[in-house]
Amino acid sequence: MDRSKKSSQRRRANVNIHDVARRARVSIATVSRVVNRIPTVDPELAKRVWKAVDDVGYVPNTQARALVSGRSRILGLIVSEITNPFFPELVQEFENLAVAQGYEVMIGSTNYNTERTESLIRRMLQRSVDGVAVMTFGIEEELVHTLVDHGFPLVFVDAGPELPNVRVLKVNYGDGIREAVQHLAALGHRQIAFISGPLQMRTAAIRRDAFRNAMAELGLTVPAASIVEGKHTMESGKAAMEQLMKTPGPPTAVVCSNDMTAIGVLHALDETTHKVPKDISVVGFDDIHLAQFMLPPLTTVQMSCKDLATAAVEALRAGIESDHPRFGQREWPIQTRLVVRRSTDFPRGSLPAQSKVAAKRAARSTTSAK
Amino acid sequence: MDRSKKSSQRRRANVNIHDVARRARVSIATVSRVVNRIPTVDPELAKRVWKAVDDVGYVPNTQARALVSGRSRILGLIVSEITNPFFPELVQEFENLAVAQGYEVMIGSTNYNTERTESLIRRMLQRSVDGVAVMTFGIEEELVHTLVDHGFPLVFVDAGPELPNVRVLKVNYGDGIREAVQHLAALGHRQIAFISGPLQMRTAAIRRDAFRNAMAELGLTVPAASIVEGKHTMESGKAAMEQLMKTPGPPTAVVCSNDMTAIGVLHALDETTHKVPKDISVVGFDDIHLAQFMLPPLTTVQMSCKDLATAAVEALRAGIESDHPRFGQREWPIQTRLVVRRSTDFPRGSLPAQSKVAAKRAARSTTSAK
DNA sequence: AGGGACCCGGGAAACGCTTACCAGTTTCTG
DNA sequence: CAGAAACTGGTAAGCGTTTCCCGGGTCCCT
Repeated sequence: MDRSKKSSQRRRANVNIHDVARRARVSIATVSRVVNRIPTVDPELAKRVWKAVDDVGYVPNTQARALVSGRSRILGLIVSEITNPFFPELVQEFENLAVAQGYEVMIGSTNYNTERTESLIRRMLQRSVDGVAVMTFGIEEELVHTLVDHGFPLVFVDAGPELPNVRVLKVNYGDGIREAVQHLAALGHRQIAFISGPLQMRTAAIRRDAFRNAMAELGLTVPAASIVEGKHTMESGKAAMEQLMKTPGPPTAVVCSNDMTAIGVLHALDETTHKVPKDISVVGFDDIHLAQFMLPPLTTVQMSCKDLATAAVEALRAGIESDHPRFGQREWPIQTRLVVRRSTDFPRGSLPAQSKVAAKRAARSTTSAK
Repeated sequence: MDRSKKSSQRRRANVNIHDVARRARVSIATVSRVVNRIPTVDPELAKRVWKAVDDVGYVPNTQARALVSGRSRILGLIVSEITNPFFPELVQEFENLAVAQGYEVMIGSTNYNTERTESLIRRMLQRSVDGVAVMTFGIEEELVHTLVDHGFPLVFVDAGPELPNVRVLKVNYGDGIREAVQHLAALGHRQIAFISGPLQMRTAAIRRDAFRNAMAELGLTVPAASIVEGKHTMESGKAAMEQLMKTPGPPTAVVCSNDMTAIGVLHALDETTHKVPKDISVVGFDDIHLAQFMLPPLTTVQMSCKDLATAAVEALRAGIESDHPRFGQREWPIQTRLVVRRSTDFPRGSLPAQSKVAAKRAARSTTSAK
């Protein structure tokens, strides 16, 4: 009956709440209260308990905790593909924040595969995550439904179903893209093309529209041939650029819907005599790590992973912890901004030499280089 | 007392083992046995239970399972930094394999930060992972000790302490690097330099030695000035290359200890009049994703993430499941091989034109392009 | 001084599962 | 044909927490 003498079978838990209770001469209920910082405990007593905790080296058993409380303190994070350079940065930030708040994170990538996604959701359900952030930027209708049905807190990017437990990160694509277009215009570009992502992807359509609007604001026209649909991959970016070069009156600058596309453009141009940025300026979107390693380093619109992660974790917490200050908030705004590097410059022969410095200063003034 | 009528308070578990037991008209013990595939159950009965499981949509509660069995079915995976392009690929493979074997994976990055690493280990302990793979390629002595002390199965890369629960993935750097050197030699290079990683990092020293050996095998000399120590970063690669270009009788080819270093070399060369591969050939190591996106795409020694992940998961399983076929195996071999892309070519003016095709064929025959 | 409101801390009941142990039924074995 | 061995499947004892409920003590108000 003496439970203290049973620690030999199996590699069982070291010390448990009973050991602490015995040492501090209180009940296990009190220990639990102290450890969970429930304020109804006398401070002196609490101190005694904390000492006992320290003395015996007590670490609460997460499994038991989760079993009884129904909360696992695990946050699910679903991304498209972890090998896409954009996501590890997001994952990193998300994890840092979650951990700082006492959560663990369970990561999974869909790889654009329905079956895989379903299994992923099943796994998250099984581990009873407290909430899930779906940061795929994609359209995964069936995924949404499975998750929504289970009723736990959810966070989407750009758009999500109108449900009480669903929060949405609203990325303001307009600002960053407007900055990019203004930057190019200030440098003297007039023929600016756009390579979009796959248009059935909501995000891709939104980015393209933001480009159209920014151009319209400056009174620049966008011929239909200047907008090409890509697939957000390097290969598709390359193909799209090759197509653009065949159009009559080819563009002097290209804005891309993401950085991988821009990298594809760089590759396409590398196979011709055109030089970046002397002959053609290129702007990406996302500001993935890789962007600064390209030759030349890529000017790109930054969508801060940190902001995205911060908002995601906060929104999730707001959905989980009913006493969270922003409990009812449904939309969470995210900013974007231009980062000027070396893939943009004046269009060849556009300006008399002496005004270049001034123009460049104007072009840069919209933002600061990283 | 009727436990079936208590499902309203809190968002509690949907269906539990009792529901299944009632439906199949057996005891919960039998359900548990069936679900865990314990073979002492009559097949007919088992079928009935499975049907009941299906009917009521039963999903075992992982927390409860872990609590009682002491096994969480979670594998820890520690990497240096998730944002380093090498690791996401590893993580992906690792996860796929772990999941296929019924494990979940808990990822963490050290970011070369001791404090962070300690907290990471504490978290893993708290979630009581069943084993940990430490894939940092680094030297984290104190980390090793903390983990080892806790006695659970461990996997290291290259080297680890001599303990019963520790397994080591032995990467055969020699083969890949020898292929690289032979490839360059076949193209006609004689002055081949090497940029190593930080030499206190065991892996870095091993790679450098592999290079020395390969050169010696071909009877090529390696002057001391031809081996420069870098830090496995782009910046350090750039600096190292700048240093190499100042040496008398500069190299016509450079082998790097990792791909980021090679990318730095490319950047350094981009700021000069030297062209890659026409003037200088560059070889990387790791074959990160990014390597193929460079301009020009990087010839590199591939260390297959898939192999690494496979071995890690298997070794871990061998340490956890005492009936695993390779239970006692301590060392797990990993191969490396050259992937020829476009950053290597003949040294300028080395050969009469007509023999180039033959030489190229010879150079490529050591391996196949990706 | 009596009594209600309040504060603290303890006992004990879950949480959902695995598994040791045991009892009942068959099937061997001598 | 009796008794042992082999199977099956049920009962119940935990695993380590959280939390409901309650009792005893304090305090303040009438």
